[in-house]
Amino acid sequence: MDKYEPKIIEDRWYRFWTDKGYFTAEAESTKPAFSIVMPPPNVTGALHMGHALNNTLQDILARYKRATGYNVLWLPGCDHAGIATQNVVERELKKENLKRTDLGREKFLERVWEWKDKYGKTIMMQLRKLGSSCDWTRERFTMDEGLSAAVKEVFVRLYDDGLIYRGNYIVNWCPRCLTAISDIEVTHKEINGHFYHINYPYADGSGFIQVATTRPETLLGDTAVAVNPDDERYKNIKEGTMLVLPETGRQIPLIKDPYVDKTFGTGAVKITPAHDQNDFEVGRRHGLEIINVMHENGKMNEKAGKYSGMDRFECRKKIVETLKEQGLLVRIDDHKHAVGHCYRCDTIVEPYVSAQWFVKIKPLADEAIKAVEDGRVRFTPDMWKKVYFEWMNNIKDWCISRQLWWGHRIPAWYCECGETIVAKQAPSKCPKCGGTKLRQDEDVLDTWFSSGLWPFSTLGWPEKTKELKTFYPTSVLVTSWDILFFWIARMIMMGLKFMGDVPFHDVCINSLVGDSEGKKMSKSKGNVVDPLDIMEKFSADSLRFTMAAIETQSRYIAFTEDRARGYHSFMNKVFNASKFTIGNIAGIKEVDLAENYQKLKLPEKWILDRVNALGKRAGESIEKLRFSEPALAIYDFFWHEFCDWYIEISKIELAKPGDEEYKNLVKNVLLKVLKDSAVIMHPFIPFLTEEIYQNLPFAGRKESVMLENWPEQNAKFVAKESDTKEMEEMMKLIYVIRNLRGELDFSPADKADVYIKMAADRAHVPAVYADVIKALARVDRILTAAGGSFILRRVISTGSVICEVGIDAAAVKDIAKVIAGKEKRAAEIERGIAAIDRKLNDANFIKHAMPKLIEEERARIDTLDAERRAVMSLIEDLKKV
RNA sequence: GGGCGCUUAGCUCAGUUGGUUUAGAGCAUCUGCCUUACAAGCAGAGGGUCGGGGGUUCGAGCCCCUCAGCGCCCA
Repeated sequence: MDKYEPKIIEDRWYRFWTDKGYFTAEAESTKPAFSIVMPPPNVTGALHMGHALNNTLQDILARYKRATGYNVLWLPGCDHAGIATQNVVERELKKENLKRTDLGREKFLERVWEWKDKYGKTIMMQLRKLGSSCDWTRERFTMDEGLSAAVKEVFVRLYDDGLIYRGNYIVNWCPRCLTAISDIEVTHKEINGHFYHINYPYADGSGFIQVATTRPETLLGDTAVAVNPDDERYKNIKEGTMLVLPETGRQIPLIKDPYVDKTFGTGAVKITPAHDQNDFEVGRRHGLEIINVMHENGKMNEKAGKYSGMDRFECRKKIVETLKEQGLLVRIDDHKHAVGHCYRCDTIVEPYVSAQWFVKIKPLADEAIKAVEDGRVRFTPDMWKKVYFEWMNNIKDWCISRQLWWGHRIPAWYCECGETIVAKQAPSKCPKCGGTKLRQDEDVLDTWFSSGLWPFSTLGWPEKTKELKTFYPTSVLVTSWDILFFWIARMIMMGLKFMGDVPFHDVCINSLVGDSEGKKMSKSKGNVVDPLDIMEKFSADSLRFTMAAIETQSRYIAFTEDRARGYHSFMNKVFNASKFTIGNIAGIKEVDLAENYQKLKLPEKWILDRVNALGKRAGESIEKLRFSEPALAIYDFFWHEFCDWYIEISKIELAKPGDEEYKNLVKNVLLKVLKDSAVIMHPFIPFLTEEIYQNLPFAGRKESVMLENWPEQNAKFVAKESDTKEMEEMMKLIYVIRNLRGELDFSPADKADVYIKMAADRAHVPAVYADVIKALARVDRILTAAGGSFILRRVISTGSVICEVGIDAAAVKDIAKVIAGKEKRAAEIERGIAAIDRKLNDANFIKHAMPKLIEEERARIDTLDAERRAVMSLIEDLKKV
């Protein structure tokens, strides 16, 4: 160990762990099971900050659970990401001037598989770099044979149960991706559009009815105009009155439907069942004709007459011009409204009538709601269950067919006779007519349909595997809230339906990683931070520790390189402290510290108590799925307790001549503290802690820190309260001397003579800890009498003055500055005393507050009062100098 | 329109069931130090009327109401 060089360390240990098979779960074990399925990244993906965060958290849980005696399965894998992957490959083809249709389905799929094999592993390699301890022997892909079988099984069973149906409905259609998408794949954005007011003439020539629309191009597909039946303005116009549809000359009826909002616009709306969700419903109620005026690519079709072949937005412009010429356009208002966009490619979605497959979701949702209500599935933070309920209670049927080639092909066949056969295997003949001319449905399933099965399909379902028995339900799902509906909700529904049990007990919702301002990272904004860059610049351990430290359960967390740099410094600190420790415990003779506990002095007892407490605290926090809490506790302990205090004290002890036995005890303490720290820190910073562990000189060392048990809570190492207090008092004494030095402008280079007078019951302290005080407070001599120019300060602990400290002020440069500082302090104390006085003089407080609290307040006021007297006399002293 | 959040130091955020006077941390800032594990460091310091207002309570950053601003989700 020389200098902290993370690259060397990190490359070495990951290989070691995988070679040893430490990440491999046991299919059956006497140990309790702990399992996590990794949210499968897309095969198109590269590691981004979200993955870095998400996988760091999962790895912390996995490593912590291994250390606490669990048989841990962390199952990794990829998602085929239908639309995204198909898009990428189509773009590749475009470079060769080819379209997927040029290749045909089979050839095209070969290309996608090639692509998947080539690039699909990228992110998995990057996860290794991050240190992820997932069980690579059980890696899965949503289109693996087994998982595909699960998809078919689920489809067929849902169909047989009447929970899957096919029909002509209006769906969200992406004219660029050329496929239907589900409701939640549509993102609504506020758009500054227009409200076009158009006159539709009555067929009898008696005038016009004015309708308003944001999409005039769809009028070509209008099959009615609707008003509210209660609308006084249209009371005299009979339902069924015919109107002439502009541009087409078609006659359409006026209908009355309560769906129409009287207060909005003119109260009359054009009805286009083929191109509007609401109009579709109205059309069904009134038996209206559905006229589709567009091709699937968003261009107008032959039904659009002279506009045929025109893009829908081009058509809008042209039709408005024409209406204007014809005098039918009344006016155009500016109008802000929400417009649906494809969440994948941002194209404006077209409501489009087509034959699609749907999941009848309500019966599944009802069970899934119950599972969260009764606590079988818990959310952390708990708040997310509200969002879950909100969506689940208003859920709509799920459109699962996609007009893509890449994905799980729908296991449905159509016979010439009109029969539909849904089966796991291709049927040889039609069970109804016996015909053999069967045609499989061309479409594939929504990717989330297969992702929804992930917690059990990856474990071998529908086969009854040992893994399924051991690891289902999984323990925790760690994922981010942006896929709460897409994925989490659907896994709960599917798990309950097919496994009869929830897919996981806990859902740990992690934040989304934003930029320094907390804004979402996106390529277009140019604020994307690449985790590989951060690992390159600092280390995987630094990145991991940063991720844990900033994960505070808010929606977005801000990532800044400064923060990572800060934790990189911590890695350096950990390395160097370990280097010091390991270098100084050479020649150690191992002893049982518990047996020798009575021989230990205060600092040794104190640090053993602190590391003991850290193990408990960090463990409890991790159990509660909190991550910044244990990370910060670790940071604080290691740096500010172990390094700042104990290592410094141990130096003094080890440098003392003689008493080899005690030195050896100190070495044992250093070893134990460093070893326990390494085990506790290991889930967060696995590489560095393994490096440290491997260099620790002790007999019982295991092959890897990964095989160590989480430090046992040993009651023998819990310090007596009086011991802790004495240690804290000594630290306070040193702190006061340092503080006084600072105030008096003593250079750290100058050693001061310090006067110390302890209270009678602590008279032993200056002598016993003289060398500690001298070293840590940079003191030359400890005097027992103060001269006239000494500036005195009382050290107060739990309400009483335990000692008086003084430094000779003869050499102080700027007395006035020091006095001003003290006067400020005095004023602060006055305020504090006044505040407590108010409390203690309040009869109500005395009456209601817990007696213990009143006592504490009294003690506090005594403390403050003593300090006030000390400060005042100090000011007097200073004025005399 | 319905719902869910957020607002604490210059910046990014902690603050667990309301109870430590003077509300914490990291970064940034200022002062002084190369004290042989670490200058990726050490020792100090300054900096906030906890978004505004009202209420409950002996006691509110925390609970309730209300207003303002910001963000997200759903329609």
